[in-house]
Amino acid sequence: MATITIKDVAREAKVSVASVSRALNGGTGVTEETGQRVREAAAKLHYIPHAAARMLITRRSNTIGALLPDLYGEFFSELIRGIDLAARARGLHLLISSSHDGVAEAAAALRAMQGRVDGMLILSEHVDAAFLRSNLPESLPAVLLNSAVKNSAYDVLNVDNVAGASAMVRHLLDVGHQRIAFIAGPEHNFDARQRDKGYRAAMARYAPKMTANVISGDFSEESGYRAGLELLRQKTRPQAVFAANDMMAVGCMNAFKQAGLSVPEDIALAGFDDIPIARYIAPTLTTVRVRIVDLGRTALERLAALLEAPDQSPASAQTLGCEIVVRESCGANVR
Amino acid sequence: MATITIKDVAREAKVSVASVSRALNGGTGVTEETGQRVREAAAKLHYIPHAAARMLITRRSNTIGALLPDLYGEFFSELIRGIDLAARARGLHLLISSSHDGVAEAAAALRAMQGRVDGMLILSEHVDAAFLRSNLPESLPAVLLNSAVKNSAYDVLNVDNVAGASAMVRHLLDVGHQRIAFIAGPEHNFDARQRDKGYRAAMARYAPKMTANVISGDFSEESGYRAGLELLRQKTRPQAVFAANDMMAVGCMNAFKQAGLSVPEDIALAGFDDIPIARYIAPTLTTVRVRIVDLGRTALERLAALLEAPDQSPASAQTLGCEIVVRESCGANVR
DNA sequence: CTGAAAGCGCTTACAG
DNA sequence: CTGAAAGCGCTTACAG
Repeated sequence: MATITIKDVAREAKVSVASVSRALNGGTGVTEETGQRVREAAAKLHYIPHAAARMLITRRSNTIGALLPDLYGEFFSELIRGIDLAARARGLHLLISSSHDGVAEAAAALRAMQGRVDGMLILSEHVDAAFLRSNLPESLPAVLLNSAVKNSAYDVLNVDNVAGASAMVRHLLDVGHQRIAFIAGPEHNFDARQRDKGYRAAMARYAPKMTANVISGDFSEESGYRAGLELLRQKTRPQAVFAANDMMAVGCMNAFKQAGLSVPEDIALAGFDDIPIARYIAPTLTTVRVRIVDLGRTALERLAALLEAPDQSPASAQTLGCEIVVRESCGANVR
Repeated sequence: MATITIKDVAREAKVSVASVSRALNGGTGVTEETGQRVREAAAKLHYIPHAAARMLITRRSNTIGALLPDLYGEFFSELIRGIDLAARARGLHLLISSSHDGVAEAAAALRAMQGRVDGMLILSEHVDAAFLRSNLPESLPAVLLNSAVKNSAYDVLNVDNVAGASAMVRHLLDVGHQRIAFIAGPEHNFDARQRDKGYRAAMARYAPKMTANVISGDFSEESGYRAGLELLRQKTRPQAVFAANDMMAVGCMNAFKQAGLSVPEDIALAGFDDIPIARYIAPTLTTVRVRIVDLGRTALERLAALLEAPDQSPASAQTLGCEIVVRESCGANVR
């Protein structure tokens, strides 16, 4: 069967294509009877408007693009789910590009989306102000996620890593641990830096007599393991270890177990992210949870607002809270 | 700045729009010198062809749509990654719609994509032959993933759940377990049914004296826990339990532990999927791994082939193997 | 309310 | 090789 166009519907309903268009888009400007006839004809012919033609004339694709890095499972799927749910609720389509591992690839992906989307959601460590200036036309609304870019023309939506890390430090102090060490994430990673900052700030404020004790890591389980061994070699062993993400906490836990230490009896341990594994390792891991679905949803809604009223509000920076999840690894329950 | 169109480039390069089009699309049909001038003009103006206009005239969107259900984290992200990697390699865009929890929603999502995509990748339990007939035009190439639909006009790509389950049964028998129970998944789930089938077939073939021992579950951890309790109440306790997915195996393991049993010393346990948790629970879980990235990649490549040569080959059904991952929970290493 | 017509930006026979 | 022109399917002022 050949494609059904608006002309076919017009012929079937015995009206002009203009009336078909009006009847099908909101139904205003046509009599009830005409609208009825058009809708029947369209249904009968299984008419589906050609998206490209409409896009060409309206300059609207009703599609938003999401530029995502190569993310680990849980975060990735939750984020997409949040974005997708909100997009569907608004009748927006979702064009996705993920898994680039270089600035060049990210740039290519971003450019390839131009002209196909009404706005962009961008989460990528390769993205900075300069990158955006040369790869994103000013006319294209965009919301940056977990981005260090600030004071820019773009809206930014970040997770409150500082507050989350700070809250965890306070919790560890509350439980009675004073010497709290921190296993940091990759230096170039924005989340990692913020968590580091939160740890240091909280220590300075709530445990002023203690000095910060930071071991470097790279978010991998392996680096957590190594950090664990390093911590055990320190003259004065810390009472608690706070890892900048859960995977490092898992690695660190293995190092402690191998050394014959019990968690949390001999040493407490906490992570960040609340990945599923956190609930299943023994002991279960106390950590900081990020509401990822909300992150995606909020980002899309912010972008949708931008699409509705392009220049209404100046670029804003929004921050999403996170919450502490208390489990067994910190000893909060055993005292 | 107003949008740059092909006219602007033509003016800048002092040629006709036809020549610009030819120069930019493959460069054939123009002299080297003209091509050069056009490319320079396009670069200077930062010209990006309007996707919709091109789509309208070429009838090609270079976009493929993926209809996905609400999938759990790891599977979802791996699948998208596989699809995305293969799509990018071919210059195809990816339009995604996920998280529908009803036939109506899935149908709406499928229809909404029409006219925006050149082909569809479909993974959804709501999809059967009738659904496709009424929601997918025959002219739109599609590849079905993990689908029970057969003998249809559509290409199907399935995971070899039967072989995977069968291989696991053989492994359990090899290790020395004879009385092997099976915790089944949801009845309406295709994967679940295939795994059940594989278990029964392997038992009949390799342990003909044993009778199949199937407890129902629904893929949730909770149902695995309940199944575990039920198994412990049987007069003759099984020597090994094979759960149709890892989450149920985890739940079952908890039931055994609470009952004071040791895995694998008192009873062996195996799962299916190889989710990350399988590596981190204690004891680590023996399971069947599905190469999900390959599933996504293969599906996209099959679809891409369909796009290249629409009616070359008749609809095919392809099956992707899976592999056994031996860990601690089955006692294979302790003997 | 209704229809004829212009035009969105591009590609592709068709002449030259 | 090059350009003028038609046309993809739709929406939207503009008349009536």
